[in-house]
Amino acid sequence: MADTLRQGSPAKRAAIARAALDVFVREGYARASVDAIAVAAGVSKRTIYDYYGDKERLFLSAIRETMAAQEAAFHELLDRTLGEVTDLEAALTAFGRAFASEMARSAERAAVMRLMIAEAAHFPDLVRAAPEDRPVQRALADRLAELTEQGLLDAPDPLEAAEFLGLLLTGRVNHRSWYGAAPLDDTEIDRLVAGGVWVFLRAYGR
Amino acid sequence: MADTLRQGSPAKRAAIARAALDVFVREGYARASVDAIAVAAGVSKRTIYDYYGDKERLFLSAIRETMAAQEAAFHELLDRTLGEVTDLEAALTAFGRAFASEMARSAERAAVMRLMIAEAAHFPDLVRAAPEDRPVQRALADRLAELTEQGLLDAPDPLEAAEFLGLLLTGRVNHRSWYGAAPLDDTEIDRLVAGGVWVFLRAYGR
DNA sequence: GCGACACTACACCGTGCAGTGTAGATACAG
DNA sequence: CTGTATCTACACTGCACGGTGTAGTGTCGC
Repeated sequence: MADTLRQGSPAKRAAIARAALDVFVREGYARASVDAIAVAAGVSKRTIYDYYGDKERLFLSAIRETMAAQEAAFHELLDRTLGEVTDLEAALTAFGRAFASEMARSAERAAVMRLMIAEAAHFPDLVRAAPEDRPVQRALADRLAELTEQGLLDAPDPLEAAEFLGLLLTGRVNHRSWYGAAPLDDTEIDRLVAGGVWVFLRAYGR
Repeated sequence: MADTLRQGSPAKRAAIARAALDVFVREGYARASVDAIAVAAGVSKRTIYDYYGDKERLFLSAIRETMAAQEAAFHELLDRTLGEVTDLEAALTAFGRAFASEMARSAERAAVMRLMIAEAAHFPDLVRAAPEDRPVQRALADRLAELTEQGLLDAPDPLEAAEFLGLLLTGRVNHRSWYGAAPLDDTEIDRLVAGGVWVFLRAYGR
């Protein structure tokens, strides 16, 4: 009779969301069954409904929680590879390599993108939130602005430059791997990243 | 009892494929029902099964037939906008604008991409065929090679340059519009294309 | 010990859908 | 006229899945 959701434990809630994301990513929204998610989470189906109410809210929660985690990981990556730069090309290559191989292999990031693209038309609010983009690209843009001030770069519009950098580094990787559905090997990724860095530096280098 | 498919008329076969593509693009593979396709095609469900055997083969046929048509349209576009070039930037902008707005608005091309990305993991042979890419990019590369010979461009690796050009022109459009799920308006598209042309010319211009 | 909560196991309902079987209508070739 | 192919309308099967209801078990705090 309770029409409110269960409080429950954060750990179990996270375990369900985690399992849900795995299954959704593997199967797509429509094919994914709540029973399969329950098994993957080691939890009864009833518990899932007590926690999340219905499949749709489960889906949205799983996506949103993952996006938040990925955003944190991105900031960490940004600091690590573009924190203090002496050799710009090497730094961008390191950044791109880490970024792109996370994209093309861990399946995590690219797969979530793939899932969101697939379901964009059916979950408009997911698109409207425009996650993944703004805060992440803003942080990268700030970094590029600093590099411009240091005289290492010539990016008068850092936000646009950040957009292009992201595109140049991951665009071909995502395209070729079908957003992680057909994984690439490391040497291929390196080659694609190096090309992207080259184009970026021609466009925005000093 | 006939375990062979029906011969039938090419027109009706095409009408079914057309309706199927519309419904698949709108709903995604799993959500799309054969009944809905039958209604959209103005045909009985039984006829669809007589023509195509099952949902999977219908899906693959619909995609493949569309890809072929799109490839032809692309070649036509290429000739029209990059046939004889005097002002390189203007020509690339015209090409990009036509290409990208077809992408972001007609829903046709981008939507098929979206559908393929969504289903890539479930239809491996669709991915393996790697359509959309090779012949189209090859044609663009040939054109860029000619422009290089004319001294208008500096693209020693025309195939890679073609890949980047496609990426720079359509990448941001596709990303922002979620492959057509959230259409963009014309001024936005123009802006994105112009930026892409600018980067491309910085990288590959004389 | 007792009540409140968390959770499982399981049966159950309704529905939507892929795919089949078939009877009958139309049309066309010989 | 007769056989063959195309097509529709429609009924029907089997199944998978979203979601619910419930009885029973374990676990706390008091």
